[in-house]
Amino acid sequence: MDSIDLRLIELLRENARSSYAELARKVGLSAPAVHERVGKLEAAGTIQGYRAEVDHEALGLGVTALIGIIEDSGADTDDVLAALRAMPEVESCYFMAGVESYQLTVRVGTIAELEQLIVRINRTPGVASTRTAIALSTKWENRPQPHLG
Amino acid sequence: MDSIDLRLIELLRENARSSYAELARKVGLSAPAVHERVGKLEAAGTIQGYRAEVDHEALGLGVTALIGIIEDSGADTDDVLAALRAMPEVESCYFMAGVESYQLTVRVGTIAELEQLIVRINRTPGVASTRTAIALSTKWENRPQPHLG
DNA sequence: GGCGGAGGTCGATGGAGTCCATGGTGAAGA
DNA sequence: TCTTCACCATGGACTCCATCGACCTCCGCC
Repeated sequence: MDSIDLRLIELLRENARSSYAELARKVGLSAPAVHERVGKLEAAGTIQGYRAEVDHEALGLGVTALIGIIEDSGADTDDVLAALRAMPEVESCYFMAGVESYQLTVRVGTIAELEQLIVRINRTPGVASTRTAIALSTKWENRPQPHLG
Repeated sequence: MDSIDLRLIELLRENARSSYAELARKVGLSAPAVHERVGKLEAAGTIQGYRAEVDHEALGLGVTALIGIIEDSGADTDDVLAALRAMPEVESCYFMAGVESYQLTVRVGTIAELEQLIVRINRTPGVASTRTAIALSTKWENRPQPHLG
């Protein structure tokens, strides 16, 4: 993990579809060298995958909300997590410090669907209560953080 | 925007580095046809970009936190936004319904850096107060939502 | 000094990306 | 019903890329 690796990661965070040849030109190595470095970063888990960023609104998922979850005192955390994972609307899930054990980012098409989702989460065994905040607009998301080193 | 477009988007959300030939095989079209469809999805803004997903911990950004911001009554929203955008640690920013105008996802290396970041945000003109919750662990993030149609 | 390994370049080749001409299909209008 | 038009898939051709093997270089270590 040297500065060239960091540069490659930065380039791939900006455009994951860059060709190896293009990456090679930008970091000043040959294409096979870049290929091997990227392969090792993937194998090490430093690069976990490559995702297309989409306009959720254009795909009918225009409603974004953040949901905090307070667990029952006797809740089985694994069961709650499994139930949440089974809901495709739940895009991200963090286990938090504080009263609310989980913080979710969810995406649905309509407010009615959001209501149904909240009801479903509240009905999940182990969930004591939820707190939902609706995003009126997304200023930016998943902005790649430039490397300082 | 038909079912093949949706399938292409789904495939690219799973692996943005798939070759056009591979995509073509999976959707049952020729590579040039896929190339043109993807190009149009990009031009229309439906596909906004391609990002490598990284292990933030491996890159020295192991601390994730969610920060809610309450604005001053007389705050200039654009100024606040510009100040937040200038902070590279702020990965995502939503404009919210509710008391807290903004909800941020931030990533830093250490708790000390988080503290400094919070101080900096609180000092920003227009920001009345903040509320920070630290993520102890990330269960999952940016999970691509399968298309139902 | 000699050895071994990590990681680089170079060259070759098979396959992918991409442009273009062609032909088929579906909708709108006479 | 027939025509026309627009759109899109196909298949071929050409360029460029991905990827493999061979060899080279630099270091650290015996």
